[in-house]
Amino acid sequence: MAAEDPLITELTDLAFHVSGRLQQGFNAIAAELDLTPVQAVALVNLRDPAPMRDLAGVLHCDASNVTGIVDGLERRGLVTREPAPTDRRVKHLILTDEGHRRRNHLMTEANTRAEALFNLPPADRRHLRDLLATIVNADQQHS
Amino acid sequence: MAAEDPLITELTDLAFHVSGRLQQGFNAIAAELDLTPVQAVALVNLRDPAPMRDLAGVLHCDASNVTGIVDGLERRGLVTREPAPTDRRVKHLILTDEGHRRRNHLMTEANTRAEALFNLPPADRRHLRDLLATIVNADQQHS
DNA sequence: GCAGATACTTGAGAATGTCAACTATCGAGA
DNA sequence: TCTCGATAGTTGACATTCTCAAGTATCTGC
Repeated sequence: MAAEDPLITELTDLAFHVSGRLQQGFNAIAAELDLTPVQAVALVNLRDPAPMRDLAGVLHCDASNVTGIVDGLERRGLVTREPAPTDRRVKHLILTDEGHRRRNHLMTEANTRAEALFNLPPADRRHLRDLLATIVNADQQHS
Repeated sequence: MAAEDPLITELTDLAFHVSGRLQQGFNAIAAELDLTPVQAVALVNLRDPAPMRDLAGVLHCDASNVTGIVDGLERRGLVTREPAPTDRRVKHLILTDEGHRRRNHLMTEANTRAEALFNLPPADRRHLRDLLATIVNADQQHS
């Protein structure tokens, strides 16, 4: 069993720190908009007329979980469920005007916070992107 | 309100992808060892004779939460609570032999998986570390 | 038209987290 | 010394997020 590589440990800690800070910022914006974290994630990842099942796919969770999340968004008047004309089992999720507003607010605010966090010279930002993309692409090959 | 910077969005997505994969691997190892994810995090972040309050600090959570987590670890025979001699309010957490074993297993397995994920030439690994460290250090200055 | 697959909902229950209230103990100052 | 405010830990109530199993409605292929 190989001794632990301190560089790997360091990279792991740094990766968690960065993503933790991003998440923390996102959750704070969500709370300002009277959304639970998961509701906010769902709102951002919603493509306008899309079946609930698609959202379950994006969120990597069970369909029954999506029912509850969408209940919350519907209760707040941000989305509506519309039966799909082509398949009556399917319900399409449609953003209301207020839903679009909060979604835009969430995305622009999250972008502002992320920009402050990734506070590097443009060349370093691109280099960081390339290094992370290499890792992610190799990882997706494997899966 | 500035239009969104696609590079920032990309960096955000990549950071979540990497940390998500790390977490997923860690949780899988925890499950093999009959530990919930949070119990495993607690086990790894335990410094051997330390008050429960310290663990709450490391985990960034309420003290009442730590009570339940430690209950689980104690039930599994991995830690014991020992009253601190200097301050009878305090209980020190002590790892049992089995606690040490699972802790080591967790850390080495997590390191192995992380090493496979951060599959880059050594120079790139160090460069990635430096870029992330710059971000994290600047962030900690601000807080 | 029937059998099996699919979309969504419901209900039970686990894991994680917060907050408020309580007990026990500590430390500092009148 | 005694008392008051702070601190460590626990408990109980509750919110959030998640999974699984079961049920309903609908679709598709034979």
